[in-house]
Amino acid sequence: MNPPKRQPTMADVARRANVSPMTVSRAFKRDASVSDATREAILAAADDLGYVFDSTASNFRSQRSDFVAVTIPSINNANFADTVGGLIEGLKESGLQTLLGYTNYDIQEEERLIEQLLRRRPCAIVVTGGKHTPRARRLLENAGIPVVETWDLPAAPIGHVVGFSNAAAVRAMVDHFVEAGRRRIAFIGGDADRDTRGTDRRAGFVAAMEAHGLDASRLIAAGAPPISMREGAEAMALLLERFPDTEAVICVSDLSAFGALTECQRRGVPVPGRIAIGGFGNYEIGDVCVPSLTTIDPYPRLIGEETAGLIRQALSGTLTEPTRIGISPRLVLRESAS
Amino acid sequence: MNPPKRQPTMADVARRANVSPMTVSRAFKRDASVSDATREAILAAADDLGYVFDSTASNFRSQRSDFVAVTIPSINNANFADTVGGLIEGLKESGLQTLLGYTNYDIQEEERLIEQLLRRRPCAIVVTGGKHTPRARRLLENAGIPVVETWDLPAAPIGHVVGFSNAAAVRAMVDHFVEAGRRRIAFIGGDADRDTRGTDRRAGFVAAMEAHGLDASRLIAAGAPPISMREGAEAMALLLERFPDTEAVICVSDLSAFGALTECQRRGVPVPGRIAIGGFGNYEIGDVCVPSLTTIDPYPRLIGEETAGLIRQALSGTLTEPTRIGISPRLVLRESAS
DNA sequence: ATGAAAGCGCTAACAG
DNA sequence: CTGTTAGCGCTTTCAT
Repeated sequence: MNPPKRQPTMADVARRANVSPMTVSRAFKRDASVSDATREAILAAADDLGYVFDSTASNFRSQRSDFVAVTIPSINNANFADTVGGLIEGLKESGLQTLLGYTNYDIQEEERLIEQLLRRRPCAIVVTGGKHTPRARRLLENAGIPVVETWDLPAAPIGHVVGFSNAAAVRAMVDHFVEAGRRRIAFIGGDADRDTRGTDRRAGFVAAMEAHGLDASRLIAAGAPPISMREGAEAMALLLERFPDTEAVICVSDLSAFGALTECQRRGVPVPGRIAIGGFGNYEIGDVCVPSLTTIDPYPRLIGEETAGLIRQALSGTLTEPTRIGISPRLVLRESAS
Repeated sequence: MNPPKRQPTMADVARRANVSPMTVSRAFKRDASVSDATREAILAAADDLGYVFDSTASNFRSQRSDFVAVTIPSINNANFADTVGGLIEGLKESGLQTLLGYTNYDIQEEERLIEQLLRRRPCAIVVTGGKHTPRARRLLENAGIPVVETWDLPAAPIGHVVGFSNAAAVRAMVDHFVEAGRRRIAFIGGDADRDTRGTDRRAGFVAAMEAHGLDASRLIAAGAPPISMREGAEAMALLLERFPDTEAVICVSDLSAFGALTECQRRGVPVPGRIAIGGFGNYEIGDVCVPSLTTIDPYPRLIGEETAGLIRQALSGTLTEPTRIGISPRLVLRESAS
């Protein structure tokens, strides 16, 4: 079969089943009015021919699609993966698929990606974060479809929002350390422009420290996201040299926190005896490692589930006003900062 | 603007720029013959109107698409993420986008996903693994597009293959342990039907042990994938109770290996002093944790890059025969099994 | 419960 | 370099 044989169409199926293409179309829908006998004959004919429904043509003609576009910073991050998981599950019930794209933590790349995704005419779009290029913002505003920003609480949202305050979450951890009697507290990460959620967390750290009248200058750079465990370890090495009397450190994520912990282990620095460590994200590693990591759980899966709910409502017309759903992160106390 | 205003089309742009729609179409292509002045005027007009190119209509009319469909077991796995990263980068050069779907390690789910993806008429499809349902196989065979199976070396490939032998990779680690004088060796994981790569690894373990004339019955279940660190820890607890004299253990992945390591730490079992631990995947955690983990690097990013190369060749017509690219995993020796 | 005709927005093919 | 015509495979709309 050297000539790459044309894929069968509905017309082919219709001929084989002795019905009109329109009946085939109806047979492939859920609640269309086709007799059971006819439907079965049609599906059998389709199977014989190896027919595969053409969503491209369907979406094109009906001028509406059956998938939601999603941008996430990275495909290799348990937190975002949980959000996407909740989103996929929540949309599946409504027969909606999810089309993923990743921005590599770069809003320029995000702009390109958003345009690429909108070209495919999704029925809704979900973006991670509330900071975008002006053009990306314009594209989203004019897309004529529901838009949801997640993992943040932007001051001027484009459409709907499902997120939390990164700064407030970190403040809760600072408060905890201070109540536990620790005063010389440092922060690792949040130094890169690209890391919008990281910079928010660091800003929250600085504000909380100043509210307590404490020195907020123990800031250690960890580089651009995704911040690796290795970078967390390097940052901890730097911290121990620059500020050896530090009593506690908050890391921008559990991954860097784990790296920092391993550096203490290599140097024989007791955790939490001499220094307490806090992370962010409630990744599995923080629960399993020895000592386990105090962290903040932002309920990433819930973000995805709430987003799915918002989209279902928006598409069904139930939701008319832009809606903002705030998630309350939870402080998870474990051995590294007991 | 209560009436959800229709998105502008090429015709609108054409009117505004005083050209024909065809010229607008050409202006949006790369190397089409349009004078620079005309092109600029058209792009300006498009920008004014907030026009976004409609890929659906374009793909539909030209009967060819500009995206590659990819199925991976999980979106939260550094190994598959690396493969996808290499693939995306490699395809971007050719102007191809990547459409991801995830199977949750389930070939039934994979079948559904493959059909959904093929409905969108991708120009090529990449699947993870070489084991599929009969219907999924048929769908792929009849899709009329390049198919690449990855992360495995199936005996009867559907099309192209980029992968490695999971069994052979584990054999290398068994050989290493035996040469180092360890004989009572156990394996954690690979017990779930769904875990095709895991069962291959366990089969490789059993075969290698028997080739050395050693007892291959120290097999500990770790559950269905994705196997968590926690499950690795639980499996290690079980192993230490059932076979307390075990000298070495190979885990189905670095994540379970890390979990196993933490269980030893909690129990005060010296690693590698009393028991050596080996993992699989060369995840970052194995390099950072204390002690660091001996593992196998299957070069996941390379798998993605080679796959992208194969697809580019196949689409350009350079590649006519089904091709098989074998990757050679590397044994990475570290502290946990020195 | 089923069918006939029209057309979604773009581009192939051909013309100039 | 630019324009004209036709049609991709499906679903909307109207009819029976």
